[in-house]
Amino acid sequence: MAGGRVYSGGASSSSLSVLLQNQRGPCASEPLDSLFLSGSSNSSSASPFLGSRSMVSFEDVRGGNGSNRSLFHQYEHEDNGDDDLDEYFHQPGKKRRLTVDQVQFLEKSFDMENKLEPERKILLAKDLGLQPRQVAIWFQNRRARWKNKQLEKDYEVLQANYNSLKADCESLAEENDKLKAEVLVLSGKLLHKEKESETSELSDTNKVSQEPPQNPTADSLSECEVSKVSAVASKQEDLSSGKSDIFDSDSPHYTDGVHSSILEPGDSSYVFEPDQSDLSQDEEDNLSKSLLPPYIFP
DNA sequence: TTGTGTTTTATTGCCTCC
DNA sequence: GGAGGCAATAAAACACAA
Repeated sequence: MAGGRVYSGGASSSSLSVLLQNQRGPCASEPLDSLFLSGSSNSSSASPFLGSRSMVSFEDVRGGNGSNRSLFHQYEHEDNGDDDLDEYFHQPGKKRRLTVDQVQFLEKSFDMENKLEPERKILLAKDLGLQPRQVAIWFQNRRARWKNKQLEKDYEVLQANYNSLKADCESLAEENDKLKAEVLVLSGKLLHKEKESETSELSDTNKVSQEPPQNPTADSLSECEVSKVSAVASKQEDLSSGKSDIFDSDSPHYTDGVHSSILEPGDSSYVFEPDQSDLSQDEEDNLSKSLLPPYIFP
């Protein structure tokens, strides 16, 4: 139905006359600000309906500095301005842009309340010399623009959060690599010591074995170290085998020390005990037995 | 001047609410 | 069922570089 619309409203000659009479001096550089004060003396703003706080008279808006030569202004300054204006506003099938002042007026009204009650719509339309439907359409489009802006802001916030999480994740991966290397070194040491003790045992059995039994690892890693290595190894294996839920958005429960370090302290699942394995002793034992070489737990 | 991208005004169709 | 809101879209108006 494009083009079928007839702008019967437009800016009437009478309203334009009022507009011209309301030309103000340069001091009114912010002409709209005063219009939304409760003490506004214009007639329309005294309307008793609910939305009147954001309803002001467009007549007062015309007090601007004239720097924005809108179409309104252009037509105003012509000798036969009213005729041309009527002609302009009544061109069927032609879209006409709202004047700067009209838009400012609508913007102020929108800032006050972005929803448009019927009474407010009528009064706005009357004051602006527009069709009520035009005012409604303007508010509708304005709400759409506002929503887009909000979406952009939300997107920026989400992106910042994502970047922060990504940085956390990368540092954790780095730490993970270091721990893996450490496990390798310690495992190698264990293996070496174990072999040493085995060879010494073999040589001892060849001799007379009447002496009391010695702890084979007395001068090597302590039992505590062994259990630490096994726990770390099992955790490493757990992470590298795809059990990690860092990237698993469907897994909301982060209960191990590594994962919970990126959670908010206020989170109920925020548990961080660096000196304790997050696994139960049974799980730890099972994992360690299954993942570590048999010589650790003969 | 013209081609092109952006913004603004307006329409259409669908949905929800009373 | 009608009114109003919203998303998608069309199209006019505008801005601007080449």
